Amino acid sequence: MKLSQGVEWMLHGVGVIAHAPPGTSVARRVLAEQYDLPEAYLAKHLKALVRAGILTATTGPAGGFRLARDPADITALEIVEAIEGSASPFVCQEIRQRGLVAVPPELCRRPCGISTVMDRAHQAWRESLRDVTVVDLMRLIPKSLRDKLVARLAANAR
Amino acid sequence: MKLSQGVEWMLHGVGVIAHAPPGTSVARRVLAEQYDLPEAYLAKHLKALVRAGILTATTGPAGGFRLARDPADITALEIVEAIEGSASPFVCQEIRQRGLVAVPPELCRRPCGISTVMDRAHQAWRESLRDVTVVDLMRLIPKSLRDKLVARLAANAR
DNA sequence: GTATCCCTACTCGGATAATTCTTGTCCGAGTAGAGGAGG
DNA sequence: CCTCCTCTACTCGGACAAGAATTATCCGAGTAGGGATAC
Repeated sequence: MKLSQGVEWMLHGVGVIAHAPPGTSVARRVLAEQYDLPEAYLAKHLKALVRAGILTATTGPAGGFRLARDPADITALEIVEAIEGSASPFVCQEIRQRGLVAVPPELCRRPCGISTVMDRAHQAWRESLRDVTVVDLMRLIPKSLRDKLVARLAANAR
Repeated sequence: MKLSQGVEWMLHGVGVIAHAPPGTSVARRVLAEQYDLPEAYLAKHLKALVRAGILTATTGPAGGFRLARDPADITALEIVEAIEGSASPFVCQEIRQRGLVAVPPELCRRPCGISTVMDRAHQAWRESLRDVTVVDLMRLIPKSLRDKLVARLAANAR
């Protein structure tokens, strides 16, 4: 089980985008330089956040990405699932219905017990991430660097 | 993020092995037939459980696998981590220390805030799985099939 | 009848390919702003 | 001096390869029980 590194990039990245002065956007180039990330690949993940309705994209000069909603209304869970998909990492193959001592279909109306166990764990994971908002992510940037960051974003927005 | 299907196989499989009559082992061939799984690949996961100290293996005729400990002392978490590894699915690359507005090392004594958020979610996931024991897994097999299963295991143990 | 020895058949374990998913990259479509020309 | 038009440069978006992890497989090493043999 491995989480795409795009998750880390975007959790940091959204925290940066959220610091953009009102009315301005953050170009993916600026964001890539911020953390020294491959810009082309970063684009792939940014696109996913746009599709998920977390960011909005603007083209042309002074274009870029900005938050689509209030920072307090965007959770870390949304960001993670925008990249990784919202499906459970555990996919029940219903192996109980196969083999020599197969469970007859009439006993399989309810989901497999093991699937239930794994899903419960997955929900616990989701709940934990749902409690974190973009506002919290913004606070994770050290106070001493915040001004420097905002100045940089303002400069690149023209 | 995708979980190896070996997790499903082994959660079911350990539940079956736990039903073996005392003093007997379950050969991997029997287990493979139980759910119609590729025997050779199944071996790989079984081996992992042996390394983790969850199962013990016996070679030769009437050999096979059995629980290394009391069913109540083995958790689903152990089984999952024996296969997937105990590392967190989120690996912090410390991108905060790279790029143009890099966080100076003296501010990085404590782990990255985003890493903390992800780890907290991972711990919630682990706690949920830690609450499930092999005894619980055994109960997931429908009562009406349990006798059939035990009879089959006894027959194959010679 | 009993004990011993050998032998066969069955078991697991590690080393080895095929496939799928993640990662990484490129170039094209579209747009908004800047600059110049005309009124 | 103001307005309009054109043009350029910058933006994102989707299609296209490389690498890594998972999936799948084979064959060899070792062992324990069973059978035959000798006593």
